[in-house]
Amino acid sequence: MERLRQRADFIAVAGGLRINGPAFVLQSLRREDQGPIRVGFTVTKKIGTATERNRIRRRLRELVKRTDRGFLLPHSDYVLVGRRAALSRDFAVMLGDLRSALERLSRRSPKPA
RNA sequence: UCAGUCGGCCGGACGGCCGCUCCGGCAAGUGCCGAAAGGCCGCCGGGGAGGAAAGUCCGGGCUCCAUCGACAUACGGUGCCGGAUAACGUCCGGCGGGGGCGACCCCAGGGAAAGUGCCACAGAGAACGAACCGCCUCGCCUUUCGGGGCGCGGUAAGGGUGAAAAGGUGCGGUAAGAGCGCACCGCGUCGCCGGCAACGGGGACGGCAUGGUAAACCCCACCGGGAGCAAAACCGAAUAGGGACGGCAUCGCGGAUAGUUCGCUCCUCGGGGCGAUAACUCCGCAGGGUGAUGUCAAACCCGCCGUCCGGGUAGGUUGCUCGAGGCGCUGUGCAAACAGCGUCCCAGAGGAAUGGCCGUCGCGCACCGCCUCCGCAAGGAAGCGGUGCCCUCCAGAACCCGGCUUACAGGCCGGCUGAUACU
Repeated sequence: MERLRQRADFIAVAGGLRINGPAFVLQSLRREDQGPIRVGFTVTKKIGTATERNRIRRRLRELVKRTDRGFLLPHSDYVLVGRRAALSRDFAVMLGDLRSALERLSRRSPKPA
């Protein structure tokens, strides 16, 4: 699993499917290549100060790390957009949020050809 | 002990599990991603946010802008004196003014007798020095003989207005008054003494002439070229712009040279010699362009269209952390600081690492119980134990230093001042 870094990739994923949650918004896009799963994080400036944005990004990163790789589709890009609730929401509850969001996403996404 | 003031420091600790990033070492396949540049993948060891990393307000280093110059103008900044410093609007030590019983704190602290402007309201009057009321002499009229009215003058003592009223206080003086005279204070001028200086002390003279405002214009002195690591250098896709070739167009003037081309000639067939030739080379002059502006100096640059090669964007790499560096000791200095010696290497990300989850402890707060003391009581204080909450403030390096400013739960240490108590 790799980290998403290029601006162009983020813009591409923003055009894909999206699931809203209380602590984050999950965006996803299936790429037409054989590359690895890539995950990116977005926390905009209006969310809070630099310290708060750092904490949100770290907690979101930890969520992805703790989630079973089987929930993620191969050759896909994911972007987690942080919300302010991610600062204080119970970690175990957020873990459940991410899992159910990924399940909903895999039901909605078209089956690979 | 309480109240205050100044300075310095800390701003959770330990452990478990799972990670991130950089450096060093070892290992590594001809592995994976990418067109390329380049990046990624294993194991071991080590490093990994702050007191403000913040605001981006000053000062530098560094980089580029034309080699960054000179003079002037404009603009901006600074503004008591001396010192520290790479530099500063910073710091230290003084001076002056103001506040506080005091320790101590505060000050945008040059020039208002160069000029211009402004000074609302109130008030007679707010500046080429002012008579509203009042006070006083004199003249005239009047009188109930106390005085009253009118007029020419004198007057800044009193009233009133104001933030501010033309030096202040006192005595003398006078018709009433007045620096009119005198004393003290203030102000000004000129010597003297102390101090590097800001300034302080004291003397003589002047008889008051100079209202305030320069965070109003302005004057004076000093300082400042601009942009910034998204600087900049290197490597490099796609699409628009430069060199070679071909064509078209134009010759600013003068000069030099001959790689090129042409002619003649020699020859060992590689080439050589002589002459000519510049719309392509070089130089000078002229023109135009290139800093905020002007002048000067110096430098650089100078048509259009088709085919082959070099620069720039996306991207990548470097810049990127050893530095006006930290700590300790010694010396100099009142101090800021400087010097010498020793010692240490201490974050380097780039959609942005330095963390996530949990436990124990600690701190703080609340409640309950026990016990001691004070109190008639309600209750209060200290200690011990338990439970719960909060499990920590402001805040996240973005090229690097020196400052300033602003934000900050809680806590520790030291100096000094005042009050109270005790010895």
